[in-house]
Amino acid sequence: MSDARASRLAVSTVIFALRTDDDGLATLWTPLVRRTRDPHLGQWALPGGWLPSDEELEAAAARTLRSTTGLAPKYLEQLYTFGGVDRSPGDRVISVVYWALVQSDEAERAAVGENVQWFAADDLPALAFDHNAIIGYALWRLRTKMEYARIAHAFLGETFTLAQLREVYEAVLQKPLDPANFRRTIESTGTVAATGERLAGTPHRPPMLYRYDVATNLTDGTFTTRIPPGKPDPIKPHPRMRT
Amino acid sequence: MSDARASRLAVSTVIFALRTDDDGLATLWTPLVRRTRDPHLGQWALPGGWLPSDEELEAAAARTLRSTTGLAPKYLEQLYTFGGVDRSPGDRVISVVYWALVQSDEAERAAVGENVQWFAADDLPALAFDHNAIIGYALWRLRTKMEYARIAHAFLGETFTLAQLREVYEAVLQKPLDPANFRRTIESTGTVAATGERLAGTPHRPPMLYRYDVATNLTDGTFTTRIPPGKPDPIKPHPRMRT
DNA sequence: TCAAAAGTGTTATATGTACACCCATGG
DNA sequence: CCATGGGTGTACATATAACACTTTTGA
Repeated sequence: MSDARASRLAVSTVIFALRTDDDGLATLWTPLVRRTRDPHLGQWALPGGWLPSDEELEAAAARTLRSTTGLAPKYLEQLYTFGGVDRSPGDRVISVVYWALVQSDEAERAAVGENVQWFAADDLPALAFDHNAIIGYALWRLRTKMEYARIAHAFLGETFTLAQLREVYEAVLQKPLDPANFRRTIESTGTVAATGERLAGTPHRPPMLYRYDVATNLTDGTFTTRIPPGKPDPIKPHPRMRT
Repeated sequence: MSDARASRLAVSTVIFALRTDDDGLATLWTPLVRRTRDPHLGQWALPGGWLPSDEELEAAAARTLRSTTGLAPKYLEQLYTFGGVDRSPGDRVISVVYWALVQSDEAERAAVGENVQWFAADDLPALAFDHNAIIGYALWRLRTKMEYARIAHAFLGETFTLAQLREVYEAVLQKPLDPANFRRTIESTGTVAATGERLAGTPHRPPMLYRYDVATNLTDGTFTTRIPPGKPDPIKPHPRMRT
């Protein structure tokens, strides 16, 4: 029976963190794992694996993230399901792909080794399977969503200055933002709250520290069902930011 | 070995068309099929089925749509993959769900029968599995995307008046739109082109007929990769429309 | 006391909204 | 010749962008 071909289900995760390079510019980085088996053996690929039948999709993505980087995701969302008939030799593979944001200072200390390495997300080598295209799509999604959703704080720690938050936007959107307008835009959304503390040790006027304010982060009630079952909505649109 | 549970892959499609009810208001309708097997036998459910290992995901969604309604989709996009461990008894089922728009006047003549029936999308009975939640999410997606993407013409035929196009927006967004501002907004996007023909037979001034202008429908080039591999981008954002 | 980032104020422009008004046709 | 939807003009409100300016700190 040569026409019997099995379909297998995999879960992979595109992980993003920010890393500040030598000249002080923050850019997007992503961890990849080296393939230790035959399709594309030795090439770099997205972290992931076969889906156990008793594990939730999102849990599998979070586990994958943890086992390759040692980190917990600060943001995790399903990206797309890739199922092209010829995307892998042998059995057909359908990959449910998630994308994740991790806290960047934690990512600096994250696991690396012979089989796990971080790459600049905008300048990747040739990867296994269709993974270059998948990461390209995840990048597009991150950049698009950053313009209307409140996800930037996922790259930062518990408290942060507005300059640090702006740096996240600038790194992801790849354009400078006016500090004055940025401040007003963010403050008007009510997503951040001043802690009362200031960040000391800067060479200049010490900036206020803010905290992501989850209390104000409610849905606007326009539609009842807006998010896939089982997934709370941590996101509220805010006005565009330009220049 | 009682802990061996298989995972199976299914593809389902949420199909939308507009139907004008007795008092002349257009509303969203969706076709459902009656279950003829045991999990939830006799209940209404989304059209779909198991994924053949040699068929593309999108092709399976289009085939499903065709076999239940006899129609071809004018718009088809992946919605989400639902894989909750307990969403179905027996083997675990992972469903890759698509959503589709079909031409509404064709849908009026579409197949119906003992096992296929159209329902008002906002007023559904209790469906099999998690299908109420899935359709609710698809509705949210349709309404959200209608505000920034050019998909409304998928409900209409080759040519249409601006009043017909506006009726689509009003039905989906559930709010009246100012005819004057709607006209300018649509014209400024360049997505429609006047055919030169006018629609005769109305009791009043005959309106111009327009055609969806695919030529101007290019991506804006901000990012290179914006859409999953194999899927061209028929969509360009346009300004919001209110009131 | 000075450089530089934090933070505030003000104005110009673009975009969205409301609505008055003219046009063209079938009845 | 009139009721009605098609189609145009215009003024007002709000959102966004640009940038001058004041404040506060460490060096």
